[in-house]
Amino acid sequence: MKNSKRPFKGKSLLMFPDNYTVIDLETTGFDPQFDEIIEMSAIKVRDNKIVDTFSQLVNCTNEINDFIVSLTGITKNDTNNAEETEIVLKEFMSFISEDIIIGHNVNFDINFLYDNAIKYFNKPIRNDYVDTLRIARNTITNLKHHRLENLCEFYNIDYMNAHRALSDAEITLNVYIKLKNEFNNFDFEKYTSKNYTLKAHDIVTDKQDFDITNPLYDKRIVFTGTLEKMARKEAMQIVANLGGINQDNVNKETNYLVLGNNDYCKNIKNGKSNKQKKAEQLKIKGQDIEIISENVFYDMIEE
DNA sequence: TCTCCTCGAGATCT
DNA sequence: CTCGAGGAGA
Repeated sequence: MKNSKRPFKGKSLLMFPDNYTVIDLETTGFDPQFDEIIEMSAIKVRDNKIVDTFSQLVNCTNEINDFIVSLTGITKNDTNNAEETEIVLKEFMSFISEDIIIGHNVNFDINFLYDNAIKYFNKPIRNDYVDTLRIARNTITNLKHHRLENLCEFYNIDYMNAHRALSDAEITLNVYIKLKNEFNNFDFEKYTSKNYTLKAHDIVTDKQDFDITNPLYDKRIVFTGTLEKMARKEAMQIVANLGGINQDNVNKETNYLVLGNNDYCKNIKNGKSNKQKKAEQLKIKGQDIEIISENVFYDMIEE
């Protein structure tokens, strides 16, 4: 059960809206179950222009540990004069209203808000949201890390005043604007895992003259299971470079089925995948098809 | 060919 | 949480 903990949570959107509210929270730690919110900030945007901001400290009940104090600069003393969580949260939720929420790793913030909203008002946060972390990972693929700090470096955005809620909301807004300008027409659908799976057709080679004595040359190859020594994609590339022809499934043309490891797969009964069963049937009928182990495959490509 | 499911690996937030 | 790999079944 995926959303059993927060059944009414909104959807994570891969798009660039013009109207939204950017949020950021400071908390006493990572865990919504044990930690408290100590600061809530938000920036409301309409037609790409800032129209309102929100920023309040929260009077928390427990102590704030040294790490958080040095990270945020917020001490227990600072929060003592602030309003209680319930009061600030109510204003905060009213400020956000029905807006699309934007944040960096915004699941973190929304989970805190969600659980506190349930606790105090017995009412979930249902807003859909845009996560700049997820957007960045999908679009800027050549970047190793996509922390807020890394993106600021990438886009030349000032990160000096980070780790206070309003500053981080501003920084996140600036990152969002950069992403929006650069990737407004990015086709997320195409690259989402639901719609895109590795297809034999996508493996191409620029090689021209093949070694026709290689056992894989002009043969049709299918893989099943996970290979130990390389990704299936790499193996398929090698096949293509040797003049072999990759296939997604076993059919009456197939010459080799390479068996990887399928231990992990709970669906498989008596150790054989559907591809293997099909290959065995075809072999009985006299088809020129060999079922080979991963190691035999490696021997074949050594030549 | 298409849709749905499971699993493991990696990051990120304070 | 998100993604990619992979299989099952229609």
